[in-house]
Amino acid sequence: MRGDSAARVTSHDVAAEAGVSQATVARVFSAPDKVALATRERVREAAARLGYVPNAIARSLKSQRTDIVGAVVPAKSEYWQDVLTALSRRLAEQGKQLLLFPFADADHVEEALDSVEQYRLDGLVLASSTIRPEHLVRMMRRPNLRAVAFNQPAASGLLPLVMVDNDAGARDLAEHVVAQGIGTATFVGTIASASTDQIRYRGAASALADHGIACPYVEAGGFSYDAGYKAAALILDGADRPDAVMGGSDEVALGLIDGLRTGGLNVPGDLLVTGFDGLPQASWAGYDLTTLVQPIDVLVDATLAIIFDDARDAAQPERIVPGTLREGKTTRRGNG
Amino acid sequence: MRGDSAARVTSHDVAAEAGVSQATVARVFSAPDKVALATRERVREAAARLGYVPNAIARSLKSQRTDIVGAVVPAKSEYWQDVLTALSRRLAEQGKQLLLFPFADADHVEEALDSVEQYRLDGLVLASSTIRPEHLVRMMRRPNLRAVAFNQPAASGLLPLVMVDNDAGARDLAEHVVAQGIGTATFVGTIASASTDQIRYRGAASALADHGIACPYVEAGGFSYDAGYKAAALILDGADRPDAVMGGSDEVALGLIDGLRTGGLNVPGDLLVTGFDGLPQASWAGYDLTTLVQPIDVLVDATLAIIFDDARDAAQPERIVPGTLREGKTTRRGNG
DNA sequence: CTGGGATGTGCTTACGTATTCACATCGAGC
DNA sequence: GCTCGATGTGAATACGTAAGCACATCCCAG
Repeated sequence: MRGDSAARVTSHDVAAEAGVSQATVARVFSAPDKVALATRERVREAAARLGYVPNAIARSLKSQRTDIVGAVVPAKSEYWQDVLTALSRRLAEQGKQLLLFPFADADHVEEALDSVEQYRLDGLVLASSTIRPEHLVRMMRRPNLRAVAFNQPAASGLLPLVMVDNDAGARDLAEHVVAQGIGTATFVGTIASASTDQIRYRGAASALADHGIACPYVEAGGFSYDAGYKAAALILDGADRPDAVMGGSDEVALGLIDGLRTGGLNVPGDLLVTGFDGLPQASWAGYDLTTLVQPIDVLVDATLAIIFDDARDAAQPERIVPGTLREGKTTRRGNG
Repeated sequence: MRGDSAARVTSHDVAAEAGVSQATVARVFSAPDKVALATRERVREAAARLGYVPNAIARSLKSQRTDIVGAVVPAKSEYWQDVLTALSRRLAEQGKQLLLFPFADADHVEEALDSVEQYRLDGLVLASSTIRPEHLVRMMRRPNLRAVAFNQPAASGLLPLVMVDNDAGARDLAEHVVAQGIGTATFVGTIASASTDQIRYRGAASALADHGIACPYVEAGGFSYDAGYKAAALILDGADRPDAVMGGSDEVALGLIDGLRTGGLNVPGDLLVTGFDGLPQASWAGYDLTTLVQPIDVLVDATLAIIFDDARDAAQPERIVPGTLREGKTTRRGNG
């Protein structure tokens, strides 16, 4: 009778031990107010004695709710790590869990979606720009499943969408470097596969154009530090060196900085650099990158609100949240 | 009859549509070989027509297996992000999922364990040194749940354990800096709360002692970049500056480097620095840290082997895997 | 032509819980 | 003393699937 029984203990066992019915045991754990205090305590004691733990699987089957939210995100990205951390923390506060579907390439995304459907998740955070529209539509059709696109402007119109104001942020950064007195600038990103980079580039180019400054684009071919590092060579080899380089993301920008420095340039002495995202690493003293900090907690809260708010709001909400410019020393021309 | 029916579709519905029994539908999706080819195709077509997706919740209830592994890991750690990435990739290859339980403080760990029990996970990767032993014991008792301690030497004897050879790695690093001709060294870590740091410190100190070099210890008070950055001040303010500083982890070491450089020192010119873990960031050109690279894929495979290998091996296996020294420029005295 | 293994399918039950319905009990109001 | 509403509990059922068992069919060896 000691609590270490290895066998599986069910609510029936607890009911027998406490001398009540299974229904009462279930109520003690899901709606305690409906059970008399004395009974409740007797059941609780019996449960503790037997080592009973409610079975969430069975509960989900009955209640049609799993209390689990899935997240389909790129496997190797510093930015998404931060988002996931914030997301799972918030979910934990609500007694919910996060099921992770990281993907390396597009094939795996669709496998992940299969799993999402099978597990009957309550919600889904989609961060892949490589999901084909027909799969998105399939997701939308699942009963009890609310899918939200997170920082995926391409999903606009297909899915509820939450994202940072990429356009305004890029403009802010552009205005900032212009204020430092630059005459030429280059944008390094991955507009082929990242719809965020498209918006960021357009925003920056437009703001620079307002000041009569052209903004050529250099393709990094990826989102990683390495991609940025390699792209630095293109800047170094280029005919005329720009006064400023704007990275499509912090991760790329950090690679750019190291690449440029390795190539003998001084950042910010010879060249200003900006990023986008507000990664922790961007604040590291070795870089102290000027960047646009995304309010990740706000974005996450907005996402969960869409997933869980009973009010199934009108059609496809789109929440665009402003970011904050963080000025680091990579755009401070003084101490070159 | 089009596939976009929003209602929930079960194997019964598919059975009716295909003119077979529910059992046959179930077999088509779980053991296709047991169904005649013609029948199989008819069922598959019917399923596609109705938009049927097997319900993993119901399957888990019946089969007593969720195909989900949980991971209890610190929320804000670069190292664990890498581990999780590797872990979830491997799991995905086997058609299994990763349920994440990140924690910030000790309280949340126990909440997470409650969830683990409720969801009847197949396995659990434990990376918290702050879990109380009685909870570990509780976990061990769960039927169908295999818990593994990952790089948590403190769990030795309580749980199956997988970890890198911290002692040998620390000795390798110590020997390496000795070979660079140093005369004094300091270790910066967090031995109060990290049992890995204890082993690393002892290993390094012991190897240095073999060469007649003492190794004072400086408490960083945390595992983060910030902790390392602040600890650098203690080195800078210290009476006699060591020739080398060994960080308990890469993250701390990177903070140390930036802190020391901000304080006016040249790394490696004035001072050598080593880390431990082999983070991607440690390889960034701005740092190029000498460190001990953990073979994360090997560790992850060993962990999953313990969780899923039917052969319930003798009691508590302990797998200690060697790491690899990566020599970066932070210990290359030449180009100070 | 018959016996018997192989193959394919259906019937039935069990997994563990939440919830509806019915019923018993109790206290209060006339 | 009787009715009525409120409260607490039990019996029964449904959630959707997997799998044991029984049974029908078929093919081939004898």
